[in-house]
Amino acid sequence: MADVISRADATQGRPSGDSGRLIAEPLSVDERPEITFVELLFFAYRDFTSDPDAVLAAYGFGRAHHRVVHFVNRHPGIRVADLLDILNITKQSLGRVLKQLVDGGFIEQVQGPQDRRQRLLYPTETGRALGLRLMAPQERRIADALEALSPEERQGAERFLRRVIDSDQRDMVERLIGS
Amino acid sequence: MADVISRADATQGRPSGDSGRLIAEPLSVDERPEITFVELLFFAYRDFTSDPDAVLAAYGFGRAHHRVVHFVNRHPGIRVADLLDILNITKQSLGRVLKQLVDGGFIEQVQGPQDRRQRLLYPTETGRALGLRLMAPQERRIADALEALSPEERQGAERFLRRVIDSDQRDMVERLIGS
DNA sequence: GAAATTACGTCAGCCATGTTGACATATTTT
DNA sequence: AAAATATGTCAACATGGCTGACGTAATTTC
Repeated sequence: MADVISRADATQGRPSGDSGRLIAEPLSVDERPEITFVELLFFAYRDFTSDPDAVLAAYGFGRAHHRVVHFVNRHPGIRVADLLDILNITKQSLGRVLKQLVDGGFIEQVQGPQDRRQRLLYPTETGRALGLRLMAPQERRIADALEALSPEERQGAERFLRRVIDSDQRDMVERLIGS
Repeated sequence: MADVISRADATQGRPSGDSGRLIAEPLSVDERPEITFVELLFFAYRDFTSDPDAVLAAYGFGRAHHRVVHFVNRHPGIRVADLLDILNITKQSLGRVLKQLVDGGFIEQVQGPQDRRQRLLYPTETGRALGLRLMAPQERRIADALEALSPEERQGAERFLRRVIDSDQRDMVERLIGS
């Protein structure tokens, strides 16, 4: 358990099975250096998203609720269609969690003043508080990670993440985050 | 659609509802600079994981299969318990997808030579090919993202991701990836 | 002013993938 | 011989994606 991968077993040549159909050679970082980042992204995101889970569980919510609460707090008055665009999910998926958030008093829908078909989404005070509470551990984690980095290294982290995003989505992200 | 957030609606002061229970003030990056990284991680990971989905769909597989195939390729002969540890999922969840991968001829289980209770996992040639095919677009994406960065910026990206990982998991990750 | 389009909601049902808890089996360790 | 370990399995359940179809109100277009 402590070792996670016991090298003795993991690199022990040909398995005793039968033919040559099995492969004992590991994919190596030496040959494919990008694997490092592939796996770091996996582990970093896994831990990063685990932060809010405990908080969410107390409310009976999941990660989907978190995402909705987050972006409504970031963009009060956002239209449903725009939220769908950001989250890349379907109306039905959003509808379920949104209903729970509205019922629970975290988000309210306001009829659009110009276009009355729209239901603009606003956080309530409770919803804002929840959003902050969910983000707090993530902010701390990010701040701790950045702390040890030089300014140019920080810039590298940010530029890297921006360029991992689909090129045709970067403008939208830039507009959402600011750049 | 093009604008995603229409500023006109999004920042239009107090919603016309009723009391002061609704909040129109956006959470801002100026006050909370870590939000930039919180959201960049979200979008980057979203797009990063979308790469292999098309390939997976052709096999009727999901992301869970991808993760298993990846780590078995990276560590041929890995024990089931170690894989569970890496993926942070339960035996039952792994069991389902592993069975499909074994039935489909992508992974084989070999009885441990020292400890015959163990079922060491190896990729078949087909499984190795699938692993490479799934990782290819991700490698390209990473390589493209790194290309524009200075050596120190690249180091910043890597150090940042390493430090986002739970501190008590960093040793394990280091052992898995090498550092 | 009628017709088309848009924004949103909803119903029904399906699927993938995570969970818990309990239990079985073979093997190794004590 | 007994205890601990590695793995598998069964049943049941929850979350959160999805599709497709349909309805309604409001707006835009012709």
